[in-house]
Amino acid sequence: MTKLPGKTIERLSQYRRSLLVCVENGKDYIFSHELAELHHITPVQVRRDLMLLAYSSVYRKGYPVRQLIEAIGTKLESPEGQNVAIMGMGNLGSALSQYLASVRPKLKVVAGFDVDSSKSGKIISGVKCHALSELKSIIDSENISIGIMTVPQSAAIEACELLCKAGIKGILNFTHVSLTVPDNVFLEEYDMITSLEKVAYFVKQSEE
Amino acid sequence: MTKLPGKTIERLSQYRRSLLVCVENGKDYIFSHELAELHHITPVQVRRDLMLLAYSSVYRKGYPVRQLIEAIGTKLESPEGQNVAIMGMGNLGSALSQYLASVRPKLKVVAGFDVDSSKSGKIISGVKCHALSELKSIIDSENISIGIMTVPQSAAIEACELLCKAGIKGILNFTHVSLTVPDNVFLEEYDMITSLEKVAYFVKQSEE
DNA sequence: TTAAATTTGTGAATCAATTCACACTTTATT
DNA sequence: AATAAAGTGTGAATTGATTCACAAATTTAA
Repeated sequence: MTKLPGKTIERLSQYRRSLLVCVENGKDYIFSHELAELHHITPVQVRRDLMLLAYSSVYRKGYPVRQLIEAIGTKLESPEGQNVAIMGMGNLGSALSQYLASVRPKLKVVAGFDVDSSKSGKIISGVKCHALSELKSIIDSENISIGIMTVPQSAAIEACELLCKAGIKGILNFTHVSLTVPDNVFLEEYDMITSLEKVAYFVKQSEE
Repeated sequence: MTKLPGKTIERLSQYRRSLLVCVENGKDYIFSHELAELHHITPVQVRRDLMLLAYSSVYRKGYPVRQLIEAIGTKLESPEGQNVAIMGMGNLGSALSQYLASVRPKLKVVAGFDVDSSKSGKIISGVKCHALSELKSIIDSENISIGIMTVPQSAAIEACELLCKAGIKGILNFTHVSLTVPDNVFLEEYDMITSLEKVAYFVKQSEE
């Protein structure tokens, strides 16, 4: 299967969320320009992305919503699902567990880890919390392939190394520390402060 | 002043964080290839970005760290600072307040808002919380130009409209709802689930 | 059943971001 | 000094993402 560009993957994921809302509202078909408007992009962009799914619409009626959701799912997800661990069960980790629990059946948060050993054994936001010492064995036994880093800066590098050593395949890093991982681990970094500074910059610009 | 591309702004923000760490470690000069390595990009990319700052290095010694931090700050921030409001003081809102309080003196979180009126008047993660009915008056009196959306989906659209009507200039949206704002409001959207699905996709790919 | 109106899919063109390649400056070395 | 080594700054080339422009398909209307 050919590898889609990251940008396209991101948009497909977002289209899917909109499409799920369509289903709730009983909307069966959607035009490229409708989907485009929802996401503030051009209809051509939408069609280009859907082209890569090798998915064809019924002419003049738009894309059948359910089938499109299905097609996106096939591209994005593996049929068996993937298991996720959250490193750092503070506010951010808890927020993420809650979001994820609700709507992504193929991405299951099956374990949380925290240095604070008083959290061990407790269930926080629906996720069972463990001590770091158990990491390796739980990653193995629960078949966890993805780790989300929501620990404080000071703990970031160590937590990342633990994950890599435990054989994780992908890491999503919300820490403000730029991590380094082996080649066989996929790393996605996102920094909220950077986003906020970007907004601040463009607001400043618009005021000049 | 010329408008820099968003991508460059993001990287400058990240460089600055690394540079602040350098200062802590007593490092006075840094080469483009060092900064590049920290961020997993090429040295040319770093130099291109710094070029846009119209900032020149001392040959053969690298860039003077403190002056560079200064130069980036001048581009990114307005000298008077900018005030920020957080919409939705749940786990995510709290996490953000904490992060921001610590390290960005020019971006001050001065108010939080929540539908849950029992939070009104309380201080959560260092931020005073208010009822939504007070929004307009506080945005004005506190001179708030940026809003961060961390409310649940159901409340997103309404909260966004309130912000826009109150005259906000920029919005950072962590909601899973794609928002629509007037032309004069800068909108940055970030969806954590999308990022996670991206990681999941590339992990799946690497396993085939 | 013909013509007009929509909407899709896509080659080609454009625009944006990144990398290449190299001239230039400085420092270190002989 | 002259030569080598290390870094920077940047025009030109490349790569990647988006948009343009339009043919083909389908529905609606006359």
